[in-house]
Parts: sequence; C-alpha cells; structure tokens
Amino acid sequence: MRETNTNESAEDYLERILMLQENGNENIHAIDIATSMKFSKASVSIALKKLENEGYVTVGPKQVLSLTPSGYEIAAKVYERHKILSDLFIYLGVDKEIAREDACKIEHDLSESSFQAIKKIYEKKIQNRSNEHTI
Amino acid sequence: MRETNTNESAEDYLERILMLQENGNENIHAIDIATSMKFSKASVSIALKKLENEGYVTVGPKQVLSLTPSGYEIAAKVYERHKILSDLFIYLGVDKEIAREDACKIEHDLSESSFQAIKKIYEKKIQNRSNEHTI
DNA sequence: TTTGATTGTTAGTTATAACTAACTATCGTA
DNA sequence: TACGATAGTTAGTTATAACTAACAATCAAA
Repeated sequence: MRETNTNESAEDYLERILMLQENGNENIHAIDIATSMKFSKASVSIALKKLENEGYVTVGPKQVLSLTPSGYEIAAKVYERHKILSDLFIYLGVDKEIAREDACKIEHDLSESSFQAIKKIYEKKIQNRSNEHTI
Repeated sequence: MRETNTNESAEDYLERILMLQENGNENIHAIDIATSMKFSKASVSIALKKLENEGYVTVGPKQVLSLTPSGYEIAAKVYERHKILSDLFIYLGVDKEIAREDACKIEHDLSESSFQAIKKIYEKKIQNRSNEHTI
C-alpha cells in the first residue's frame, strides 16, 4: 500500500466535527457529517465506528457525537492548520474556494517544522488582521 | 472512492523518471525506478504499463524508458514544484530530508494559483541564490 | 400509539495502488 | 553458445476508503 500519512481520512472526520461545533452546531450527528462532507451515510457510519473504537469519538444519547480529548487534540491541530493555510492563500490572492480546497489537501501532509515555517510567514503578513474564519 | 488528485501516483512515476534523467542517468530502466522509489519491481512494471498505455512513457530498445511530450509536461511541472517547495522549506530552516518529503507530498495537491503564490514568496526570498538541486 | 420520515447500520462492491511469489526473458561473460 | 545473474511480467493478495442497496431503529406528529 501507498503510505499516506496513515490517517488523512480519520483526521478529516475529526476536523469536520470540530468545524461543525465551532460553527455553532449544538448536537452533531453522523448525518451532519455526511451532508457536510458529501459522503454517504454508510461511509460515515463505518468511519465513525472506527474512530469510536480507537477512542477519538464518543456517541452519546440520541447519537450525539463528541470528540474525546485525544480526538479533540487531533481535530484542533488539523483545523488550526486549515485556517492558517487557507487564510494565507486567500491573503496571497487565491480564490477563497480554491484556497480552502488546497488547505484541506495539504493540512495533513506537512511536517510540523514546515508548517511552523509557513505559519511564521502567515504571522508576519497578517497577524494584525481580523480573523473570522468559516469552513 | 476518495478523490485524490486522481493521479498523484502517476505523477510521482513521471517525475521520478525526469529526476533520474536530470541527475545524469542515461538509460533509465524500470529497475532504476523501483530502486530509487523503494517499490517492488512488480509495482513499477504495472504502473509503467499503464503510463505507456496512456501515452506518457515509451519503452524503447533494451527497455529504456522515455517520457513522451505529454509525460514530460507533467513531469516537468511536478518536478519544478518539488524543487521550489523543497528549496523554500530548506531556506526557511526545515531539515533537508524533511523538506523533500513534504515537497513530495504537497507538490501534487496545490492548485496552480496557490502554487504560484508560494512561488512568488520563494522568488522574493531566494531568487539570487545559487541553486543546484538534487533529488 | 401508530406510522411515515429521518437516521443509522450492514453486506457486498468498486477502485487504487501497493505487496509477494513465481515465472519468463534478456544480457553479458566464461 | 550456454548459463547464471539481472530485469521484467503475471497472478493473486492486501489495505484503505469510498460506494449502493437494503434493512433496522428512532423520533415526531397525527
């Protein structure tokens, strides 16, 4: 098998849960993830079961999803990368939609040190701007 | 299926052929690709057959590989990205090996406009430096 | 409380792209 | 030229991660 970063897909799901939460959704269900990621219910169901088994997600009463601390940790890291990368691309003149797509793709792949290097550029350029980020 | 950029793997093979050529290898064979990418001969054989069918690669006498114009076009684009991204990361202080790995991963994923945005940063920062790039 | 719509699960399929093992073909040297 | 090493192919396997179709469970409203 190709060595993908060995969990791009899991990271995407965790990140999405956090995104939905930070965008004001109270009780997140599998269906919300399916809709928002444009995946089938079946795919989401299977992916969430795996994340639950691995201790990243819990399913509460009425099937409401929560991130565990370790799930949150991953989600927060990836989502921070997403925001910084997409904001930087947008600042550099890239179309918003494209900037977000690119951020989605590379947010999983960068090593910590390359990301930090890019983050420094970001901070130099746009530290002082207001920053209301949406998905 | 997950939409990968729908040919990351093919791009990698084409890029590798160009890399080997630019590093002074005269007659490139499947085995050289296998060795240099650390893939099995079988995987390379299958991948090359596909690239041949799609018109990106030709196999000449003694199984010497060549890029067709369309194969070269892809290879050159990806390899240029590779060089610029890894050089930029290195310039920003990232370890060489890690910089190259990161470049390998994201070189396929960036949209043209995000790549051009990054390229501008690269040019501002290190335009005037000597630039002998190796794999 | 029943029932229809919404949500979630399961089973089976598909595609991609790696792998090993075993084979064949080719090349170069004795 | 024949033979051993090197190179390439084929068949079958594995893993990941999506998919559809069909079923089950749950919820909310009549």
